[in-house]
Amino acid sequence: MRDRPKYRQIIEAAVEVIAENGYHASQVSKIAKKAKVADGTIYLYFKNKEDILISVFKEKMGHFIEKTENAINEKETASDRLLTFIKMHYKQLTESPYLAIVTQLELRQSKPELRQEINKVLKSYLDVIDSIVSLGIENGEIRSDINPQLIRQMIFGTLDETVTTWVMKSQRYRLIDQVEEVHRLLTKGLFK
Amino acid sequence: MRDRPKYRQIIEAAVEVIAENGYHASQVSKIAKKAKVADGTIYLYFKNKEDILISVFKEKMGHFIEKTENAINEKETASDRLLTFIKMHYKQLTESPYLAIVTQLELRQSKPELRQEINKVLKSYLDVIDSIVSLGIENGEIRSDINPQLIRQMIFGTLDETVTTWVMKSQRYRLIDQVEEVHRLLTKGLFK
Amino acid sequence: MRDRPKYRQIIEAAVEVIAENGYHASQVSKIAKKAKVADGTIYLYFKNKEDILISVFKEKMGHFIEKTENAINEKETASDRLLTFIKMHYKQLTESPYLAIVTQLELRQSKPELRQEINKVLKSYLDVIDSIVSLGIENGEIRSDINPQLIRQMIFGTLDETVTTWVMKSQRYRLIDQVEEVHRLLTKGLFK
Amino acid sequence: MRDRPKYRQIIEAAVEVIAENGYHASQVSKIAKKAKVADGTIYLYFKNKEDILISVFKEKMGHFIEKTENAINEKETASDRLLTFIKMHYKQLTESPYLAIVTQLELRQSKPELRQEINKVLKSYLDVIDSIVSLGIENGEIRSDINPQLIRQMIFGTLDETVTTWVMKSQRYRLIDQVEEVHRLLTKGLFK
DNA sequence: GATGAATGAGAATTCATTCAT
DNA sequence: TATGAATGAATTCTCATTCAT
Repeated sequence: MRDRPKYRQIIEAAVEVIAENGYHASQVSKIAKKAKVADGTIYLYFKNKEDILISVFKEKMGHFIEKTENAINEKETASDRLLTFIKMHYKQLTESPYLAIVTQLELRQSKPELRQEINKVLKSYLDVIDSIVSLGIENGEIRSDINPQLIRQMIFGTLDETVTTWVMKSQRYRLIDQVEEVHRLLTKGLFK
Repeated sequence: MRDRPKYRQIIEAAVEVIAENGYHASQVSKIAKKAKVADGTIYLYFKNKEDILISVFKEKMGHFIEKTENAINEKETASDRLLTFIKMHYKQLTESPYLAIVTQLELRQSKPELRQEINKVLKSYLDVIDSIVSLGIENGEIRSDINPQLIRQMIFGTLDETVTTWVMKSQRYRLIDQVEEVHRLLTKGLFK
Repeated sequence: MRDRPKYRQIIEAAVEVIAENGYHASQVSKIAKKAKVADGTIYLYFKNKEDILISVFKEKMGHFIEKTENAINEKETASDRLLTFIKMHYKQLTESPYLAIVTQLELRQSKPELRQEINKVLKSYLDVIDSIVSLGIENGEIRSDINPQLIRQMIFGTLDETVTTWVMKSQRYRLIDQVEEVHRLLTKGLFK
Repeated sequence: MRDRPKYRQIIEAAVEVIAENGYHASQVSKIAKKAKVADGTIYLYFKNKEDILISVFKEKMGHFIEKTENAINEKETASDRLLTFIKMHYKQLTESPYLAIVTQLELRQSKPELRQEINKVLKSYLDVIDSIVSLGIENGEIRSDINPQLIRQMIFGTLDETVTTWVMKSQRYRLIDQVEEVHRLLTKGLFK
């Protein structure tokens, strides 16, 4: 299923159409047209319109997470892993500008069922951050006087906000240039 | 206009209805009903449905920002101001749980016109953070080897993510208890 | 509600459109057009398309039954009541040819919820027949060696079939001319 | 054609599926699945969906009528033939409960082309009744002061209504037990 | 100002039918 | 013959917005 050509076409078309128009303004017929399939064909591969969005996210984030994990596992220290994580986060979203728009804007919908599904996927990504934090605490790199959850929230929140700002500014600068600075900021804090 | 009773009723009803159902599932008629006015009356006070959302945000954020600014101005150092900022952010969202839901979830709309308006309002809030950062850099509290924009993004991103997590966990713990920890984390960083 | 003009218009339009096209081929928009209201207006008065059909039946059968009961109650004997019943049945369906088509053909749908509602209404009509049979058995006119339910089924089945035949033959003869003959047939049987 | 295995499979599957879901809710794909053939195969044997319904009826009623005629022809008098007719009608529908549902509910379709075809088949069945009535009139058993068509309508209408009632009551009693009573009722009438 | 009945554009989804394999 | 993936026409219903009262 996942590797049937029409499935791929629809997924790719959906990312683009949603990035361009927003989820609510993305008619199924528009996605079908861009994917060069008939409207009805969409429903052979997806339960309904929502399912398209969820599937897009699962598909894309799946790769995303996998690559990130692989890259991280090559590093020893929590510091290096965090640096790699930031790099991968920025790199991958830079390479898929449509995906960036979808994740930063479209997925923040609050329709409960939708959020739940999305959070499930997001969870695995947050788990990756948690693993870095755990490692850091164990080997003494990261301070242990702060709730690790909070640390993870700062890391993710910061990356997320920097990407959103970048998307909102029409991706006019290079995210990747900020890697070192963000890493320093997160690890050392904003105070001298 | 802003202080005519029906206007207030509609704004308050809108916050609740949107928090409960999400923006897209919040029919104008539902808001009218909760506000105890006729459907048509809404259109005497608001241009269209979008205008309701924007107005809600402007109204609420207006107060929000004003109070925050007042509280901050009583403090001398950037450190104290940041602490106060965090405290106010958590306090106010805790006091208006409906508003918290609306800001964390519903405002992540991607409809271009909508976002633009929302960002305008958000801008003044981010300006407050910027003013704290500027002060800190001037008086030497905050490191000057990092882009101040990035610092602001970390601060806002972290607060935003912690609130979103709290909203997603159905507000089952007290945000306010995290103030000190978050302040320490932001200022000193996650490394020992 | 029931006597608001638009409600009436829709009901009348529905009878005609359904009689002409059959229920499944009667698009809501077609009914709206004939009723000279907007499509959406239909939904202010009816829950959904099915509700239109049920309401048409309830409305029409309501009158139908009422008139029949009134006419019957003026007669003393079961024989006279039966004669009147046959007369009324034929007369009313003759006067509302559209209704005849709808009752004989369209209502024989088997969608469970639909049938259930229709049967509820039909029940009151069958009750009228039962009351005639009961009277006849009590006062000795009608034979008591046969299950009264069966008698009712014969009476209704016969009338129903004669009307269906008439509808199928495009109502080319006068139903009312058969009243006496049908009455004789039912009461005396087909044998000499 | 008629005796190719796939044809039979489809016919049998169709009867069941239509009885269970009603004609309109019986998707061709559902019938194909139950018949264990591909969707497209259906169209090698039937012109379209309507053709399935008509064919089901023709097939089933063909047997039905044939058996009924054979049974009747063994009897001498109109009375005996009528008794046999009633018996066969009830017996066969009791033995094929799915068919009973289809004939009593699903064939009451109003789509003109459909009805026309169905009526053609039904005609031969009604002809059987007519032949009984003719015989009865000829040999003096049946009264000649009543239009024979009307007699046939009473007979068929009564049987039809009794079967419909039985189907509607979920076939919870035995039709066959009513044979004698119905025969007496039809021949002698409801009056003493 | 206030009402709420009426409007009608708009969109997701279904499913009979086709046709390349 | 047989398959079943693909098609796309067709239709119900929703809901923001208007406007006569």
